[in-house]
Amino acid sequence: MTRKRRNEVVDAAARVFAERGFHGASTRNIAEFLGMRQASIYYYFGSKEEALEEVCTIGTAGFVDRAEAIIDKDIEPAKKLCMILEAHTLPLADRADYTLTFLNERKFLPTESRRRLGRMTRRYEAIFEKVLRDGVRSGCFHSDLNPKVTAIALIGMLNSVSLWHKRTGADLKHIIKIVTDLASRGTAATHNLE
Amino acid sequence: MTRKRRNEVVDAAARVFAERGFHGASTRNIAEFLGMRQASIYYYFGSKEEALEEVCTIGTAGFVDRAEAIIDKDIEPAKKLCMILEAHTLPLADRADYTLTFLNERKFLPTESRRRLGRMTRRYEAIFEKVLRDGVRSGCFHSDLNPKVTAIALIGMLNSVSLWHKRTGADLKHIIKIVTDLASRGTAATHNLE
Amino acid sequence: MTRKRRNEVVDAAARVFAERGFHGASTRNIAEFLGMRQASIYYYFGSKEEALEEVCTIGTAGFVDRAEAIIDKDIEPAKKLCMILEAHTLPLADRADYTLTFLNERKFLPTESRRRLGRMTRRYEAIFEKVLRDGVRSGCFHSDLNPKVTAIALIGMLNSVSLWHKRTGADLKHIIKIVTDLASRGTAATHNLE
Amino acid sequence: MTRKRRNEVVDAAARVFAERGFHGASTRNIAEFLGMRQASIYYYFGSKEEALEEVCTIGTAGFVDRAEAIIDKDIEPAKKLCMILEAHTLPLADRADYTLTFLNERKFLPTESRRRLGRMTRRYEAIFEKVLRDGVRSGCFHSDLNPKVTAIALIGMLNSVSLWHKRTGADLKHIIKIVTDLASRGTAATHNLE
DNA sequence: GATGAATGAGTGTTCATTCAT
DNA sequence: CATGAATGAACACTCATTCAT
Repeated sequence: MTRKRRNEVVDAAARVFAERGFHGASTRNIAEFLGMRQASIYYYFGSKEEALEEVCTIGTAGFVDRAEAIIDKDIEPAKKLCMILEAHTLPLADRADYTLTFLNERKFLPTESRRRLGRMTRRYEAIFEKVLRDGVRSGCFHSDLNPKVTAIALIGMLNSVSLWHKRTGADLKHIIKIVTDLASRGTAATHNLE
Repeated sequence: MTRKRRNEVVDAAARVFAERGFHGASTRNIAEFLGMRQASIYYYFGSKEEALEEVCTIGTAGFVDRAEAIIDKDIEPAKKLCMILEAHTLPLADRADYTLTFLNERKFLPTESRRRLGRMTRRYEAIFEKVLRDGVRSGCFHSDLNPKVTAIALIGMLNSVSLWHKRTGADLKHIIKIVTDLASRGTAATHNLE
Repeated sequence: MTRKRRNEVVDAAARVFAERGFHGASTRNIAEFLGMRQASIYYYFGSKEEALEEVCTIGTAGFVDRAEAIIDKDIEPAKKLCMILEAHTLPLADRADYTLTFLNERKFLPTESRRRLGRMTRRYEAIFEKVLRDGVRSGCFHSDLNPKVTAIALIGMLNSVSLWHKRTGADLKHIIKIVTDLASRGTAATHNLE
Repeated sequence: MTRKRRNEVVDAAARVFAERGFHGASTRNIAEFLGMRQASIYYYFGSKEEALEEVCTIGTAGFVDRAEAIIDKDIEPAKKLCMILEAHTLPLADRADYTLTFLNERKFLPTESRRRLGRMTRRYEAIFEKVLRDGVRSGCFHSDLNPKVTAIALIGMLNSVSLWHKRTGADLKHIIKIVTDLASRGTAATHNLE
């Protein structure tokens, strides 16, 4: 089984799962998308669930690593936050089917892999929180800011505009700028803005 | 058919759709939740799809009306925005199953009602945009702010923290405050903050 | 679900399992036998395996009880043996589909019920052994006779002639007589035969 | 295709058929047993059914020939019977997978080969009957003995103890002795036992 | 000799739905 | 109001088999 063909099959699964949801998607849908017969996709996957696992895993790949690489840098928190926000939107744009599937369908994963991805999600959120906390401490973020809730709020905001971008085809660079500006001003300590 | 019993059935449908998704939920699941047999829910609904329609309709009810009532008031845009944001989170908290179903499952609605709800959604977003635009014009919002994208961003942020609140049980009032502060500072014109 | 209809379905399952084996029989075969559609038999059974369990359980019902009732009687072992042999063949004749299915397909039962029926089988064999042992001790059975192996041999012999009887339609009373005579002489102590 | 490799494949088929039944066994099971891929066994066999045919044929091989060689000898019927009984159990012990498959799965053979093996079975039973009939006529077997039914009974008894021996690992020589004694006394004319 | 890739037919099972009661 | 009984359509998945390599 060539790596290339395999990837095509995973891709098709991601696409169909993203479009119709895990339970709304049939293996037949995936096969048809590939010009195969239904039975044939079982040459590449042991089960539909296994396909979901793989799609979700790919859908989360890199997020944590890239975010960690950024917080390890020796730059000020406000700048870090912008970089992390930007880094977050990239896969949402070019691997949208994977990340969308992860976001909406992960709840249908078998217990074990759902837990694994849950832990990863929490690690990711913790990185956001850390940047925010550091910024509050160093005085460059507003002192009232709640790191936990703000992290959730920012991630949710990014996901939602990224998905909207995918639907509408708006210029990604542009909207990243808009949203990071919004976030920067929202988190900034007042006196920094003068 | 008593109104009360009927409402219980809709409630059960909302709950089960929210938890398992439209296609992951079976009429049997709904019936079991009510202590009924599968066939019995057809006394209340013509079809599963019809149930989804009703749940989604309820899930969106009031959003537009309440938002419109707020923009009609004679108060400054910054205050209006806060009120709209706050109003948005209430049904997400106490009708979570309905709004969640609307947000995630509306794509499985039959064409017509999907379009109807789509129009309503766009009207709703337009209200957000209007407040933002008014605020930019009147100088109380930052002049670079893009009303369209910002509207999407704010709504996405609110949905995501509301859902997170539902999962974690955090104090709603508190997180509304945090998020509206974030949004206020993010949208505010710099000089207003001095 | 009426008891009667349910029994008809179990009967059909027994018949089809006996004829084609568990894995050679499809739920469609069972349904067709009943003039139903395939999906309908799932109203009566949760799964094909569950049907096998029920058929096998019925297939073994009564054997142990009847054999125990006989060994508790106050009669001599040689007579007891004849009665037990006779009792053994009756269900094999009039519930042939059930006992046949038990004999040939029990290995496909889920672990737990396979174990349960295995224990029952061993209890049954133990009854045969006890009669034989008592007879050896009281002198009416040949002293060289090995109770364990003889029990297995007799049961195997009975099963095989009963099944043959089913296939050929020979007179059951007659062949029971022949086989019990064979067994009686085979087990008897020499001097009893004079 | 070397004779040796081919035999290994037949052996694997026999083993898997014996263990899981013809319909419960997949070509994949057979291949895995050999450390091959599923497609590869088609180099040795045209079809799964063909494999069953070969296994069943081997499973019956020699029975008739050996039994015929024994009845042609010039010895008394009682002795002949013992020899035939003994001869019967040997392949059941050392070719158990083949004979087991023949006994339980022959009903799934295509019509023609099923008939062929059916004829062979009947010839085999006829040999048993002949020995019994000769023994009755010559006075060394009990006059009431029914050759047909007795033949079936003895063969069934032998099969069942042989299979039991295979399961339990009991000493074969020993149980052959026990069973032939049982059969000898069971068939013997009374006065021979004095 | 053996295998990777594919497939048509079929499997057990679930599902939304119907309808007489 | 509610249900028991049934069904057609679909589902995920397995299987025996093929064939180019």
